Amino acid sequence: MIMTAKIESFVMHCGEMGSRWGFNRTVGQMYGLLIIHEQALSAVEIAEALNISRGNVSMGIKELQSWRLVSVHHKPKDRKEYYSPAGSIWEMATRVFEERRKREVDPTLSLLRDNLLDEPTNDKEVYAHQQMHEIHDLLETVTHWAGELQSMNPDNLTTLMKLGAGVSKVIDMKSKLLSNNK
Amino acid sequence: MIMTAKIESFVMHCGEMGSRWGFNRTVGQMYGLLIIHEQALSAVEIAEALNISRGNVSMGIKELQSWRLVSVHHKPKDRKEYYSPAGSIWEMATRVFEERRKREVDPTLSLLRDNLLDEPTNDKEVYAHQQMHEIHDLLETVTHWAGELQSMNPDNLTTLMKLGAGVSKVIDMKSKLLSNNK
DNA sequence: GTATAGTTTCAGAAATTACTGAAACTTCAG
DNA sequence: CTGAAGTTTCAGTAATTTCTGAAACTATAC
Repeated sequence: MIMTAKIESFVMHCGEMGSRWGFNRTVGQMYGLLIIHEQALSAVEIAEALNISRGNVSMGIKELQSWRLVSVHHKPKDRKEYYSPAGSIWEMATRVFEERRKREVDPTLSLLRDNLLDEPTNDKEVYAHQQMHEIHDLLETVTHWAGELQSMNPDNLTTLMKLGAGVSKVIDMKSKLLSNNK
Repeated sequence: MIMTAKIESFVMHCGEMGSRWGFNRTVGQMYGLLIIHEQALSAVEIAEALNISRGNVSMGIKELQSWRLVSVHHKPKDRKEYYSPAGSIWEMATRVFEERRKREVDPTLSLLRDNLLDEPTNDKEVYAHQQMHEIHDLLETVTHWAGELQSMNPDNLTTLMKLGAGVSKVIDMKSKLLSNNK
């Protein structure tokens, strides 16, 4: 048997949270199971561990692949496919983050850009235009920043996070140094 | 009539995105409508603009209130309640962010903390323990950092975002300064 | 080729989630 | 107190999403 009580509680929790994280219950459970289980698992093993149909596993794997969250392995002398989580815990977090940005923010940014192209024609639209503009700029800034953070090397990123609010002191320091150079 | 074509496209988009942002279609539309419309709207006006039932509006308003995203107004000589978005665009973003953290991350952190309390009893659990530990630490760090960013004053935050990846240079600079002091 | 071991697909069923509208409730003015 | 103007609730229904399982497909060994 694959699951002990504690492992099961984690896997079921992933299921309950699944929909909040952007996928559905079974996909959440599947991913939880893969993360918590050291050995890669075959589709049949997943189906048995979670009591779901073989077809459902297949669809779930496809979904996880679209998030770039699983990798596939083969064992010698065995035709089955074995699945395990793709990358480290850290990578998994950045991938979920990035994919969610694509799904949750990018479409909105593109709608806003389109809508902002033509000029407002009456009072209501002037206000609407203004609001959309503000949302657009905010999303752009945040998206851009998120991208840059992701491109930093993980060590610096960790330093930055550990620094926390202290970062504002560093910024102050920087602006003082710069103004001295004038 | 409340909506022009362009406003409608924005409102309907908010509806389609609603479920990805953490609420359902109608709640998304309602919030979009409130954001884009300068004057506060009554429940009946919302119901008519979106072609939904009065009861649905009431439930939607409750949902938006649980996210701290609407505020209620009264007009003199009028018993109706009028609704408008709570706070600036910036505040709305931080609220959605914060509420989502509460719903998406906090429950997991608490499950992990509980599970990590008792020691693993076999090989499978040793590995599971390790993984949960890693996820726990990552979520803690990120949550903590997000909290600190939110507590920074908006100007510094903007500077920080504009700085983007350039922040790693500032960090380098800081560590050089510190090591010179040794 | 054909038998075998596996994966994928997808129509229909099951489960979940959202919506309506009528009834219950609340508040206030007279 | 009564009635009018409003809000909320919730049982039942509608819409959407997810899941199953059988059939179709693919790849490999012999």
